[in-house]
Amino acid sequence: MTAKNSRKADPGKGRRGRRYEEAEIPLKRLAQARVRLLDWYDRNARDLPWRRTRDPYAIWISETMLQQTRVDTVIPYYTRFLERFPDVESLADADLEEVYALWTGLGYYSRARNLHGAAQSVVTDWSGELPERVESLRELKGIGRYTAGALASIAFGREEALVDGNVIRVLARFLAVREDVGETSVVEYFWRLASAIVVGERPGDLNQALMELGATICTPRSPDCEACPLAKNCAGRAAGDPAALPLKKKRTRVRRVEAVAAWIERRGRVLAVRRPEGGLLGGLWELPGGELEAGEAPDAGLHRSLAQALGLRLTGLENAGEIGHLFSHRRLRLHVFRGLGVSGRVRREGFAEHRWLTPSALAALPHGGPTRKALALLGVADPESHRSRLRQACGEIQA
DNA sequence: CACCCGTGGCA
DNA sequence: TTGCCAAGGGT
Repeated sequence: MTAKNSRKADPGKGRRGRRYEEAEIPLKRLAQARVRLLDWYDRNARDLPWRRTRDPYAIWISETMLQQTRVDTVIPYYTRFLERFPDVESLADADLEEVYALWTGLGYYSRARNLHGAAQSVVTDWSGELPERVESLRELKGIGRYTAGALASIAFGREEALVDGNVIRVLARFLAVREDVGETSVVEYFWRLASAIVVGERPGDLNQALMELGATICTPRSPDCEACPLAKNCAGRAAGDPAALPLKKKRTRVRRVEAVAAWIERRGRVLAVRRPEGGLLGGLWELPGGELEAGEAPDAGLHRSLAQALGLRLTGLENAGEIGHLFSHRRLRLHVFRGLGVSGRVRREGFAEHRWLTPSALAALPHGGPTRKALALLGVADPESHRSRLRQACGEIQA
């Protein structure tokens, strides 16, 4: 399977079992691109501070700072850092607090902590010299797959691949790879592509050329194809929509929500409330409760929401456990309680309806997944699920 | 694998 | 204003 004939309209649809482990690598096209990339890089590479040195330590600092951080932001931090810590020994000997101080404002502060610890490892385990092999580099704190490849190729001239957002974008467009780059197997395919294209002279420059092109020409929103050395053979451009690549599944950021619900019983009847029409689980019945506010403890949240929505006051509370439920757009954690005593008369606000019901009548009402799970947790039979119970009784394993 | 980690720039 | 994105790594 080539990248060209693998195109399809949407990422992630269909062919779910088909992976890129068997995908072919278009060696000839990569070889052509390789030459053009190096030639372009020789004439267009930006003059960046870390390109003026061959010191692996300095390059290591730059690669660490450049993780998820733009060049323009990094430059002043890089300069200050190397002035204060010109070599690995000075960094290893420093107080972590001082390293943090030089990192302030740059973000991702674990990078500073890991760098400090890794510098000490380099001094003690490697006689103060960074190892050259990616396997050894990756044992150092803060050096992952990308950074190991970057150091091996850029600092040590080894034919090691690297894949970052730029590389994925450039190669996805050049080869018109229309697969969801959010999938692990697709990213692995890009690592194979990157491993193929890096073989040859000047692997470090080749890797930097890929990234430089992605950062300056083949940009995410508006690629400047007129200025691109790969434009002539770019499949994404030929298809007319290079800016649409790489494809990424809309990861509708599932917000995590915590909520509480309570089994409130009075004289043998249990309180059920109906959600307002429209909105999440609109019109369905559930146990009274509500969403927790930020940092709010579950029991406190339950007292608050019952007071607000129903005007009720619980005089006793027993934790029954919690259930999880995944909606398309949010991840719910529901803390379930048993109210041991309740006082007050229902003054309903925020719910469409309420009823005091026998447990079986409550279980028979239409309700959503979270309530179904909560009732199961409480040991209440759910007539709606008798079919699944039958299947379980027949020995079927539920996924 | 999903989530978290910081900040600044951009449309 | 909001969401996306940027030379990722750790858990």
